[in-house]
Amino acid sequence: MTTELPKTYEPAAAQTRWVEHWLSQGYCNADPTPGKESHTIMIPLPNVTGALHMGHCLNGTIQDLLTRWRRMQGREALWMPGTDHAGIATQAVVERRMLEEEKLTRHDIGRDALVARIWKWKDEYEARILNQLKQIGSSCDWRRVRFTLDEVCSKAVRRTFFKMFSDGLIYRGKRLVNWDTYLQTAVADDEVFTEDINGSFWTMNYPVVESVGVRSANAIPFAERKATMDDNWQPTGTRISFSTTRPETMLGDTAVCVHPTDERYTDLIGKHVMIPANGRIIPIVADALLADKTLGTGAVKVTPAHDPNDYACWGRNKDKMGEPISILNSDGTINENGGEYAGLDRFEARKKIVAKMESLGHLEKVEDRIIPMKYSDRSKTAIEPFLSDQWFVKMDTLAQNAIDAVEDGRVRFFPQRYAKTYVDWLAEKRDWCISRQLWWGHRIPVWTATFKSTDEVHRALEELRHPNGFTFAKVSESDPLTVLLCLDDHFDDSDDTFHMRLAKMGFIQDPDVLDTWFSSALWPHATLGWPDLEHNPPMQPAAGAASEISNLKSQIESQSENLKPKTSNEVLDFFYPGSVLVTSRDIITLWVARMVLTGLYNMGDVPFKHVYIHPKILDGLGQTMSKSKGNGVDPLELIEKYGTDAVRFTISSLAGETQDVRLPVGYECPHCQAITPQTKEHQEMRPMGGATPSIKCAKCKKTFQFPSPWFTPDEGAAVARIVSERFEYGRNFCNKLWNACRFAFMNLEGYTAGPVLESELQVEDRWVLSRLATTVREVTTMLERYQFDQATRAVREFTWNEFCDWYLEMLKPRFRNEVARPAAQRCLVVVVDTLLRLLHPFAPFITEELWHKLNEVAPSRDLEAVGRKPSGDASDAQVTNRTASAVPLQSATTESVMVAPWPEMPLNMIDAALEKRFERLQETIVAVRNVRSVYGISPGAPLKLFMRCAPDVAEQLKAVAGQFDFLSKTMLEAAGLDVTAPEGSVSFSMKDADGYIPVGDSIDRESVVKNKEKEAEKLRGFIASADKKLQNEGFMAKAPAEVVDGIRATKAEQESQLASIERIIQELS
RNA sequence: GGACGAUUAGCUCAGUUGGUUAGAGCGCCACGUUGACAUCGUGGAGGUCGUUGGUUCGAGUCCAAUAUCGUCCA
Repeated sequence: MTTELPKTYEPAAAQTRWVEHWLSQGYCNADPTPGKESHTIMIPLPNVTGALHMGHCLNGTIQDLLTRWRRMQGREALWMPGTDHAGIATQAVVERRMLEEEKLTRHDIGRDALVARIWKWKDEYEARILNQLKQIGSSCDWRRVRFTLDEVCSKAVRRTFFKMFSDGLIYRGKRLVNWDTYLQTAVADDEVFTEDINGSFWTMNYPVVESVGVRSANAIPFAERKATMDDNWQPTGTRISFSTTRPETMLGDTAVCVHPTDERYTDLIGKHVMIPANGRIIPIVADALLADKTLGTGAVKVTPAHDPNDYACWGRNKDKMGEPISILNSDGTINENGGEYAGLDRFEARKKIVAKMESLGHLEKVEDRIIPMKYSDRSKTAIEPFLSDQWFVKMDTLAQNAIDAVEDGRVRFFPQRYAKTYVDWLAEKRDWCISRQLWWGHRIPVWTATFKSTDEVHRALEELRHPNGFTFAKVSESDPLTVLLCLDDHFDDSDDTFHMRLAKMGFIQDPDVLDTWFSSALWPHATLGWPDLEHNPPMQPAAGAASEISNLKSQIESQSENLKPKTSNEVLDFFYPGSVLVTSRDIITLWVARMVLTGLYNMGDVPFKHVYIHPKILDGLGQTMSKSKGNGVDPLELIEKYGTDAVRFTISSLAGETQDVRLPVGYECPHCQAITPQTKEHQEMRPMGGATPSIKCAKCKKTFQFPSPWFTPDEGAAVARIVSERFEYGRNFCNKLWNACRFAFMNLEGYTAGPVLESELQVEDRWVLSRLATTVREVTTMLERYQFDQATRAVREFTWNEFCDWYLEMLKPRFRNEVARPAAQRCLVVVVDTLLRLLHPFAPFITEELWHKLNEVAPSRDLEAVGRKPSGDASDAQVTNRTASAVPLQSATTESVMVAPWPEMPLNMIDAALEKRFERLQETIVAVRNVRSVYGISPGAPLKLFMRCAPDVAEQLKAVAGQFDFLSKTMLEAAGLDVTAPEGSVSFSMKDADGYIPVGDSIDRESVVKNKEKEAEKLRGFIASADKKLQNEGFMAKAPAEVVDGIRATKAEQESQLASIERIIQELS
């Protein structure tokens, strides 16, 4: 039977075919299986905000590689898919779009309507993301898809909050946050970017005042001061100057601060000034951290409610200045603390205050200045530092437990150095601010009511004592009349009766939602159904199934699964804790640390044993790829261009221990597909009021436009896509593999399974099996160490440089020989079988395609009598029949390579001595080819080869004489000690042999001598350096014997090689 | 400011505990399409391993300083 493959591999068709096939066969599914070892990977949940990018592609490729590999090793391998609701990011995107398209804000449509819109967005993007994951070949268990806001995850969030609240780990407090006045929410530090703007720098002064009353100011508590002493403060005539970029904040000043050793002000410390804009009296304090003598006037105003540094200063000097004064409403207008400025926008207020200060004579000067201004990444509006009520988790014990887990090795980082990032961050034990002023997310399950008396509080607490203990109520620490009530996940939020009762008692639910990281911190156990310890988590009946039939099938399966009476959550028991988390280093603190912390808190065990931190993909200039830089490469476009396997193979070849990987990108000409490398200039090109920038293709001379953050290409214009030529690495490899298998299949006509006799086993068969066994071991070891680059390199080198370049070449003559063919076919089949299995996790589609062809051509392929030839001196000609040492070679004929066993080869198949002999053969052939190339002898011209060497070497060379003829069109005429250079021959020398090739008079003697001289010079250099070492007393005394011996041996080889070269030179000249 | 990392061929990167002549892919040069593959084959050129000092018999590898770049944290 012959199955001729097409000349090139067509990725697109194979990809569609096999994705559907795998899904319909349920190969990606994982279920609790007693007696089997589990392997669990939880996907780092992508945001539903947008499509997947290169980072996701890298991340997913590695997880799939690991999952497929472990599955083949016989583990019950679960790769849990899912997505993250990504609070602010998603809400902001939806809000922005709504504003652009309909001119509506969230306040126009209300909370429920906004949330409904975001759900719609989520549905769309979740489907898109999951589809993209499937496109890269991800073998996730699609029945188990989770979403952080779905019912299962919500219960986990609710229970965790409740537990922490009851345990006193959650509290409410004030915090200075980055406030987005447009979205009206706090945004995290990493959601803020800084840009330099042209601003003003005002220098103003406050008059120093003193009390003319009997009592001294310091003796009076601050709270009373303003009320009782206003009229008694009189200016002393001294003024204290300071500079500011935000004059309006003076409405909230609580002090003026100077350096304690600043001689200009030492006598003023402890005195007071008046804020002329509102007449308030504030103290002058000393603080070495805030004030800098060398900057400006040396004095600064302190506005703790609106500046992080000032807030820190307030923290150090609380006793001297009283509470921070917030002057802003959440929308950025001035609040009632601003007095006459209340209601004005902060920028409007700024103008008025500057004007007032000027009119009162307190404005000294205004300068233009570049000011670093913070903007919200979400709304692109200016950030205001803002003091607000937030919920916090106490990190003390939780963080310590998470540190311990890494320090005692329950969680291990790969590469190990990242453990430091994790431990250092947790060691700060800064409390975790978990509230966000958003509408999209898990609503904080706390209801608050304030009562008139402590009696009422007690009555309320009594009434709230729920029979089932699903609530926890406590009196607020800061206010004895306020009751905080937390409801856990047993509560049905749609239970109106209870909610009405709460409302009647005056309870109002906190409007905020939880930080997204709060729910993603629970991901490893929430997705497995925690806190339900009695039932397996529900599955998505239809998700991921490709056809209607399989839809139905999995629907029935999952229903019956769910209906089975359960007393325990087997899924959680079996798959927790996970095996490895694969992620990037920038979320070690945000996510990894928090997963460990909550895993320990809820489950009493770590969420995963290993954390593999993979590199980050940068562009050719070393910048992170992003849409906003215009240097992003779209994984789906790459897949379209190069094929999924090519992309995966290239990516895994990049994933090692280093931090980053550069991927130079270029614009693909839409006319001729030539690629123009992207430069900094391209990235920065802007229309500047003129035509849309374009690039002229160097090849076809036509121009094209390109994607850029600065402009949109013209309607209908030819637009280049951004690609990276690096992926040709993977594409070329796939092509090579494809054609090697194509060749193999073409030559398997008439193949029958059966034993191979020792005598039929050729040196190249033993060699390739030995090399394959070595490669299998190496790849397995490298995967265990998460060194994907090395694993990829090993498998590529074997495939290309050994299997294709040598083994397949050497099989060619045997295929033409009726007698030799069957054994050659059987050996080849075993190698291809093993190789496809070895490559499957790296390149799932092409290997599956080839596997099915192999199943057609060679449905049965066990190789039973392959014996390892005893290593040692026996020459290849004297093959002893040693059936006792025969080793059966496991091969596999499973329906899909995905479920075939991971290759394992007997250790004694590795034969170092044989490999060494084979290397000599390779060297000889390379040397002959070199002679051909250097002397300009055409590849087809037959040559004669004479080898001068020791008798054993001669025997070995004679045994493979046929290969000289075949691989280098050369007849081995003679080999042995008595061989001399024939008339008119060129020669080469190897470590233990010299070769002569008669070429007549056609050679250019002069250039040959020149060439040989160069070789000799190099050898002399090596010998000299060896001599230097051997004459060095220190070296001889201290270096280990084997190193010294090694140098001696090499030197001897080099000397003999040099001698023969010198002889050759002499003969020629 | 602190932590971590990078600096090796024109480009992108390997280089295991220090030890014989520092490697690969792409690109470059020359030659080559007789049935696996031009997304290919054969051969070749190309590197004072960022700089300076130190430890050592011996340093791309260890230590210190320095320069440049990157990431994270404050």
